[in-house]
Amino acid sequence: MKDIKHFLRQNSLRPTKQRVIIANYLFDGVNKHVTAETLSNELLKMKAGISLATIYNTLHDFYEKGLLKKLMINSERIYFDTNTEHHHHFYSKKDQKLIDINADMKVSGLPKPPKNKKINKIEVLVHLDN
Amino acid sequence: MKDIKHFLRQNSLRPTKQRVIIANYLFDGVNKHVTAETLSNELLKMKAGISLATIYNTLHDFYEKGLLKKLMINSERIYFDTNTEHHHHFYSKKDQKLIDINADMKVSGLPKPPKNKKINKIEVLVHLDN
DNA sequence: CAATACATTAGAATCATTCTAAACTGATAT
DNA sequence: ATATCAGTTTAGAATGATTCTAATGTATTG
Ligand SMILES: [Mn+2]
Ligand SMILES: [Mn+2]
Ligand SMILES: [Zn+2]
Ligand SMILES: [Zn+2]
Repeated sequence: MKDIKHFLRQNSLRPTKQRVIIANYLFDGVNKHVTAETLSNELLKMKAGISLATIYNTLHDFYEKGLLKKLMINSERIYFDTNTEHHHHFYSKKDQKLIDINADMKVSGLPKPPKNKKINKIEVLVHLDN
Repeated sequence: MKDIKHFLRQNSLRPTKQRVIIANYLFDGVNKHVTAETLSNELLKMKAGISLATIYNTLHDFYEKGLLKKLMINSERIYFDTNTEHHHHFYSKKDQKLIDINADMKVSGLPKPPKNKKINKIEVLVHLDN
């Protein structure tokens, strides 16, 4: 992402100092899975102290513009995923880490959804032992 | 479940008044997905006021004895499942409801897990639209 | 450089869940 | 049966992730 400010403006987001820093980190070309807390820690490492309130606001703003996906995997925190394509995950509970599965996986044997309900998306989560 | 007290004893759980009431409700032969809150509401309907602390304790006790499965689907609450067989789910976010998929589903195209990691289990969650 | 709409922030509030510690009860031994 | 005691229940406090509030700061536009 060369011009983050332009990128934010394209997505109807004012390029504030904090959003530029966060977007630069998140959209550096390497897909990431972050929580508010892990993002806060990364920002502190790079000497950018941004309040937790702003981190939450920004993650949700980016999510609302479709720049992040929200993953509900763990009942104790929300993960945001910079890979917005439909994909699946390996999940290590021990490491509290997600790994993208970009392979084209197929699920067979799926029964019909209940009456009046439509399938929105199918999510495969592969739990790892260690 | 005819003899709940015996069932609880078999699972090294003292058949206290509260556990008997909760076990009678949960293990009546109809599989259920409950949260502490939905269970509390059901118990109130049947005039059994059991403290939330006990409800949480009991759900975790049953979970530890393998009588319930824990489902981490939603970052805002924990679901407990009386169906302890390996199975998948339809999930309606709108209704906050889970529906068992007992069909024998297959996932193909799964890549190898990362080095030194073993696959524990594969969970398929089918999100419903409405 | 205003004016103003939008963004940031510290701190309070919220809410599911867990913890604490005191009162209670089921199991066991006399 | 009764006493004993480990295990259980409970109210209420504590915790921790997230959201809210409302005061202050800033990007944008003219
Ligand atoms: Mn993620
Ligand atoms: Mn719950
Ligand atoms: Zn991902
Ligand atoms: Zn189920």
